[in-house]
Amino acid sequence: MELDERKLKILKAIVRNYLETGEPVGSRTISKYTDLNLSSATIRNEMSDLEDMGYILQPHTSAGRIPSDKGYRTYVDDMMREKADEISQQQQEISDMKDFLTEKVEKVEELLQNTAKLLANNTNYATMISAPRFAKRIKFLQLSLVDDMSLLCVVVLDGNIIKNKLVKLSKQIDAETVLKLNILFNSTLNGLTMEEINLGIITKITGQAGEHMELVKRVLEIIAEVVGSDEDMKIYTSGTTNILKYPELSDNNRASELINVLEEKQQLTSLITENNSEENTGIQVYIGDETPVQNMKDCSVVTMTYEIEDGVQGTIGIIGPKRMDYEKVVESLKTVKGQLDVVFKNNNE
Amino acid sequence: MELDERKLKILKAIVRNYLETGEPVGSRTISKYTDLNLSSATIRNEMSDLEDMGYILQPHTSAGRIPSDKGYRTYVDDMMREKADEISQQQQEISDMKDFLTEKVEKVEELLQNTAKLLANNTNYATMISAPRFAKRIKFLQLSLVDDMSLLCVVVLDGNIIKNKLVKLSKQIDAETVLKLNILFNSTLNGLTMEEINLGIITKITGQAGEHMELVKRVLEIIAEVVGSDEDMKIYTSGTTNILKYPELSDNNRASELINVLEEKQQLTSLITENNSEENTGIQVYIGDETPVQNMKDCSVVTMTYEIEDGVQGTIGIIGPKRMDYEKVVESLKTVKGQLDVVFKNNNE
DNA sequence: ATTAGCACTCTACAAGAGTGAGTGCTAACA
DNA sequence: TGTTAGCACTCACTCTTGTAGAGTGCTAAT
Repeated sequence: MELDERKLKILKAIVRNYLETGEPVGSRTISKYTDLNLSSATIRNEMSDLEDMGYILQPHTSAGRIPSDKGYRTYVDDMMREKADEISQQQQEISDMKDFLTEKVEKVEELLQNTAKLLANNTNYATMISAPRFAKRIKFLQLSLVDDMSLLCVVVLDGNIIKNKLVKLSKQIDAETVLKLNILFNSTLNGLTMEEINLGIITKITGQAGEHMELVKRVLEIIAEVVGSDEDMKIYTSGTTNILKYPELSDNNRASELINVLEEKQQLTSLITENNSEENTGIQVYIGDETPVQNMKDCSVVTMTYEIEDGVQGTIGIIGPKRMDYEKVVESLKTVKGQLDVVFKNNNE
Repeated sequence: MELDERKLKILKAIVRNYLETGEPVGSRTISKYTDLNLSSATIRNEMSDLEDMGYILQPHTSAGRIPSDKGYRTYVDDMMREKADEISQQQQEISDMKDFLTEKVEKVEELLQNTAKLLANNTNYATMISAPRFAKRIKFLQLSLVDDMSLLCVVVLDGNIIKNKLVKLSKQIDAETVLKLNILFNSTLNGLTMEEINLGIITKITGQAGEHMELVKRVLEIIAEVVGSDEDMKIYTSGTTNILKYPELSDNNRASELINVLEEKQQLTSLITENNSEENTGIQVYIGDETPVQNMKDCSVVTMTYEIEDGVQGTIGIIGPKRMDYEKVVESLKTVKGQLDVVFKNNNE
């Protein structure tokens, strides 16, 4: 059996109706709803076929049909193909996002948090956004003496990410030494990524350190620690309680598990790292079992990567019920992506 | 009518029983439960009195009684008085907290987050913890040239809180100027709090700035912004989904509102700032309507301030149903407070 | 002052009946 | 051969009814 034109139309009608109502949809509904003039009986036959083919399923005998994961998938794929480069009218609906986003962007963190919140309010789903992952190339390094026994170590990375740490000294050093160390570090390390700091460079530095070898080693450790820390792998979530708005998710204690996942943020990293969408849009839709996160088997997740410069990218994700409004979600994500690009590029100019 | 010994005993029995079961408690239960040997009929009479006096109430006719806010209040006050300085056996139950907390404390943020998580797991309530509010005295200040057109401004505050911001320059300056500015700023500003930087000091600095007055003004603004930002008013929450474990809170959509409040963290500040417990313990119990947060009228909140040095303090809070296990919560808070003190003092030594 | 007994109230739970939405099948139809 | 109308059947949902149980308030006896 094959998924011909008419079957596809019926399937789409079923999915669309179910997205709206959340109720199983029956043959009579479709018979009236669609433009193809067919009686409910004919629809019933087709639906029976669609069920055999695995696109829809019945919660119980004598109930309407709901889309299966496979059904959602074909719907989404089809929808994505159609809308590929079309500029939606919904763009306008969320274009006020622009004003909101571009206004006083001082802290990236704040911006991301606001974005997550805005998206959540706009879509009524839970949202997450990961801070951009920078290449971690050292741009500048500064050691300074805060008081007799503490050395402040500040590292500026590409993308103007600033990290710092205070080091307690075991023995006193003077200002002149600090100056020399600053020159030493900057002349050898600037422009390098963490991976490029190999044994050769390390021995070169420690060789020139003279009596302060211990301290130099210590500072190198600090740099590694500070730069390597996954603090910038930070994830912001918002609208987690939107989950509770959808009965099929708020049941039992699955809802609490879901919210927990969003709160812990730990498992969400898999959504970021696993983004292997080949398409140019950077959008990926996970439906039900497709999601890499365990407790989201009853959800759909739409992720999109935004990119600031080459290699500097982050991920936005929307988590909702399987019957989420895919079209709106995708449009919203695209708009936000555009705005983020604008903001960040202005900021980096 | 007066709350005599016997009435108090009965009230306590009612509260205690209700804390355990969450069900309205009837006269017969009390008659068997307590040591005072009274028939259920007598208890009924007393309960009727207690209801008139406003300590307990009936959800509906022919149901048992549940404590009113006033009833909880007397119970808590009484309990607090008794347990004032007693070392509880529960101390031991959560003493493993110590190992957990003291182990690798590199980031204060992480420590606080872990503490919140630990407390939430331990008590099965939602928890919040605010980062300590430091005095904001400037300890050290460092300007450095990252590249031709960007100046890095790092401020170290008392308590070794480090803030930074990158400034885009409008015109190029040389290394020597930066050095001079560093000396200027450090010699005038170090040791001052934000409040102490008055007009006199500002004019003094700008006067000495010469041709770089614009830049100096800019840096002063940055300092004010960076130091004044309430980023350190950060609040960490955990176990918000524990709310859903208590039917009286997970009803309707109040639960979602509650979780929202905890997620937004905005309104929680009132719990921190309003802490005016006169007692030495620093513990404050808000029952129902007493809480300053709107959406927590159906909850009880227990807060405690921890202090690291003079004036450097933060707040821990536990949010649960009115029928929370007050004794356990108070004990847990005390233990955590102790541990935090130990950790922070070791860290600051 | 305390208690035993009784009538009354209200909730929670279960069983049963009715309703409606929806299906599957069969036979008629173009 | 594809489409449609009609009919019997299924199942969830809702409303009603009955019942058991817990608890109270009141009264009379101790």
